Amino acid sequence: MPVPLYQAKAEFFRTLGHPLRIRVLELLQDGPLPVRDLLAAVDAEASSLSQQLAVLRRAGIVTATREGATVVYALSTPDVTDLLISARRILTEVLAGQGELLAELRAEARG
Amino acid sequence: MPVPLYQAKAEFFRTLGHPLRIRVLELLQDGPLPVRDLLAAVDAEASSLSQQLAVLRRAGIVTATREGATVVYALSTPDVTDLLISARRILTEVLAGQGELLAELRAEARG
DNA sequence: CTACAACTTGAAGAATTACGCAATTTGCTA
DNA sequence: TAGCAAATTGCGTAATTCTTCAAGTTGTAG
Repeated sequence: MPVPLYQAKAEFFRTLGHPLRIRVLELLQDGPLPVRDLLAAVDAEASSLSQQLAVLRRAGIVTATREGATVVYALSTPDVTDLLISARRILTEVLAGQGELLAELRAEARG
Repeated sequence: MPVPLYQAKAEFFRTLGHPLRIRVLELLQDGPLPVRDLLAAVDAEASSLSQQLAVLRRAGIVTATREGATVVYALSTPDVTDLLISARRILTEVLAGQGELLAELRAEARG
């Protein structure tokens, strides 16, 4: 596999690697939303949100369309949902594994 | 949804956001491998690989077990494969979309 | 117990990325 | 056309992350 492809994949994942960006993608799973609604949902400054939206836009993960004074964002593909589901599954297992470890450590301390 | 959960999700994705780490995960999809084999496959210094392996280990995405003088790495869950497949699908669509855009730009230039 | 191989860890400088504030752009409306 | 609302952009500073090289473990073989 050509090296630049790893680069592209890595950049793609980095693009998702921000709490606000994740939050936005989750909100957009249920359909397009204007920035105004996103802003109301995310507890962040308008400029911060706008910057993170720009990151997602440049990566091609979301699209922005102007409708009068407002800008509406949407997922550029519904496949994002599958990705987030996979991620949640892995995270669940990993955290469960750490929970087990924690339990073991506690047992050890009592032993 | 609690804020720290977004944090956890974002960190998870950031963990994947490195070419070498992606490469390693792809290699491990076919089964556990000793560092030696990973090193032979990835074109990087031993210390670089080791550092990136440590990142994956700390995140709980891979496990390391010592077998004599060698250390064998494995995916901590096979679900990683699903995630990589989802990612590839999205990346394909996004790049195809950009390809279309590129085609349009070219057509425009000729128009 | 010396020496070598397989890995890992530490640390410093370079490069990226994030955050908050101010300044702009764009569209609508009085 | 003045003014306001909705978004975006620019920029300086702080925080992370990367990269490379040197040093340190751990295991095994002579």
